[in-house]
Amino acid sequence: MRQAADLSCSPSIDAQQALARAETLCQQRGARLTDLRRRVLEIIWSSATPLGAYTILDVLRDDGRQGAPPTVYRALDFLLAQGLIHRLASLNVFTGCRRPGSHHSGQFLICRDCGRVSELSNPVIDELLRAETDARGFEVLARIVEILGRCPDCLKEPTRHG
Amino acid sequence: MRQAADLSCSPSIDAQQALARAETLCQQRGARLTDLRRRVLEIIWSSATPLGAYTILDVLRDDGRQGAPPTVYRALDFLLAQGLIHRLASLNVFTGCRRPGSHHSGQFLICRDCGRVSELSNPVIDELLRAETDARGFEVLARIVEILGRCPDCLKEPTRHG
DNA sequence: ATAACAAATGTTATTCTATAACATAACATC
DNA sequence: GATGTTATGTTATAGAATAACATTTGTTAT
Ligand SMILES: [Zn+2]
Ligand SMILES: [Zn+2]
Ligand SMILES: [Zn+2]
Ligand SMILES: [Zn+2]
Repeated sequence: MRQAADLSCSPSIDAQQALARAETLCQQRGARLTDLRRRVLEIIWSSATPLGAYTILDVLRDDGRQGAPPTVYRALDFLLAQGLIHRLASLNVFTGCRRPGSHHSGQFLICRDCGRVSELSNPVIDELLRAETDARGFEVLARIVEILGRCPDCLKEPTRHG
Repeated sequence: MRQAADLSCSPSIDAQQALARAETLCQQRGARLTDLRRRVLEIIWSSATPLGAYTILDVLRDDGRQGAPPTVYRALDFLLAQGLIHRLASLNVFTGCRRPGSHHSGQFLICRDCGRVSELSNPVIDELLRAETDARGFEVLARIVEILGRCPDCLKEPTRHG
């Protein structure tokens, strides 16, 4: 059984802002934020935790829309290319970018217990990684920084995993 | 077709050292480095680039050994638990740890062109990530730092990917 | 308008990655 | 050697991603 995503009926304030922001950015770039792509972005933002591609697909089907895996993966590819979402490689899930507009790799704190994700943007970390790669003559194309652990909220509760 | 791993007939010097090191560590810990587990570790070290689980399975079958996915995944789980290998989440592959003995998450430079991987161990990066998580009251369980790009050797050659 | 072209989506099938569940074998301890 | 534990064998399935091709939609030029 797939994860039960916490999908509210209407997008949160953040989601509305993110969608508006996406509209603006795509318009500026001449990129087409189609109905499908916008809806996928909305689904992602409507969830408190990152979603897998097949969970998104389930929601699209609940919408009454036709669809198969390529449908959602193509939309995700577009959103990734536009820097509107990030993919978390350690979980195979997708989350909305809190700082779209400037393409970046992102740094993520992922809570093992509640699944929520915080996106960091620590330039010192970027700088340090750059120094390390520069010293080795390594050309960077993408950076993946994902930290798995337990968030402050979940630390307050009795541990669920030993 | 699966990737053609560069598997030499005999393990390289590094592989021999790694296997000897693994023997010692497991003996000290009372962990059982069985034939299967040792062979999987050897297969991983015998490749110039990280291997996927199913590539390892193919080699096991070439050995004449019976096996199915759980066979190799269980061996990989053991080797991961012992800190003898790392999993690269961005590629779903496994690579030998260059510094076993001290369990760590590792930091990796992955070449897009030749597939080879360098394992860093920059304590400043660890320290910086710790400071960031401490400031947020986030308890760290695992860190994933993977940098995708092009290694110095491949930069010398004409680019293959534009 | 409409023909021609490009971009986006629909559709079917397949590949790759990983685990669940249960059976058997090997190993250790008493 | 009986018992309990650990490791492996085996079958089936779940989960993630892409290939290949058809159709639709949008854009541009005539
Ligand atoms: Zn971001
Ligand atoms: Zn939490
Ligand atoms: Zn290591
Ligand atoms: Zn290279």
